Amino acid sequence: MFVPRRFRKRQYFLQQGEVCNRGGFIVRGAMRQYSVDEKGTEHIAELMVENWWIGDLVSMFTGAPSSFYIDAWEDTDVLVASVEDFARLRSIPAFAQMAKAMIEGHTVAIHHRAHDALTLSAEQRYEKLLQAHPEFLQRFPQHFVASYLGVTPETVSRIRRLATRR
Amino acid sequence: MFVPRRFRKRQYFLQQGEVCNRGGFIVRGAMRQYSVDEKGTEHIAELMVENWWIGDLVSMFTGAPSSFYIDAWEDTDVLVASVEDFARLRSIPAFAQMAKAMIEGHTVAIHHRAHDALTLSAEQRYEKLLQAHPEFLQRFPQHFVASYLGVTPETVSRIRRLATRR
DNA sequence: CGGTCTCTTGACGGAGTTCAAAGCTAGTGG
DNA sequence: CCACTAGCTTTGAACTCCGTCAAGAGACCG
Repeated sequence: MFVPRRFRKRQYFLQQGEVCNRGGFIVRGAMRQYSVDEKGTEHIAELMVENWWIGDLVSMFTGAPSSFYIDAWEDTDVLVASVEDFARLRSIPAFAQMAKAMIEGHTVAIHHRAHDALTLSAEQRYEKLLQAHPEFLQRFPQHFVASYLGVTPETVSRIRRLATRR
Repeated sequence: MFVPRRFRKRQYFLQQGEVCNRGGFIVRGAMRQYSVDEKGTEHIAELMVENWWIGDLVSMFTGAPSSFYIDAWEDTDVLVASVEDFARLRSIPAFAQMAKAMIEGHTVAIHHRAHDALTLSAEQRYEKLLQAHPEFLQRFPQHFVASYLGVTPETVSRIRRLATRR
């Protein structure tokens, strides 16, 4: 039920306004999930690499059009399945268990993201990301990371300058 | 399996460091969920009133000690059940369906909370809260709302001054 | 009454943004 | 193979938003 698909750099997996009716698993590559506000500014919600699940859970759960784009930053191999097939596969206990773990892990992660955004400084968030996902800074341009942290590229540049001189 | 319990003002439903092994449904009253950082500052993660589910999903999912307190702000009536009983009740299809809707609704809400925290100004977050939950400002002190929004009480006071004079 | 809690207001400071300019790097086409 | 361009990063200066600190005014309650 999972179909291998290749997404070339900048190719969309999902576009804002579409209902997200499929999910995927990244085998190789790197992607990003982002929204665009009324001023045209991109806000990166998630950066994703190998072994990550992709898709907009909010759109899947509510059935509402997604407010996000998901596209490839590197050429990326993804295993894709429809939400209907996901539902069918849940009759397999091992798959149901894995799906449960995936959703729960996602929920835990987003809780931390919300809490960190509300309580930590830009520098603290940067340091935490450096601990958790140092590879992001190699694979994505710095202004993606800045947007992911909710700050400007200039701010990340200045944080790095201070951090390396210590 | 749900046991009615009365929580008096300031009484704890959950304390930081405990594993959260039960959930509850607020029948009447108002509660808050918050963490305390190393400096002793409280950070309110959630404000909850009638018809809200309470509990720390992160601790339930991971089995790790909770980083939150949950206590009553008003005298509150809660229907309480253990996580084991929740699991048993899921054999009832209608209950399983409701539980699923509850978790999904929670996931959607926390996504919006994270996105708003990273992309909106203090004033925009305040206005959004005013739209979504105007009753919070009646039932909770203003500095609770401030902490929930991730700002200081002084900032909420100034936002209100500007907003009312328009 | 006299505490304690809450909200407001002002002055000041700091973290982060905005705007502009310049340097750097990698991909692309002639 | 080189030159050129486009995207990325850095840096500086001015500015804005919000936090901190301090003081005072109400409101509530024993």
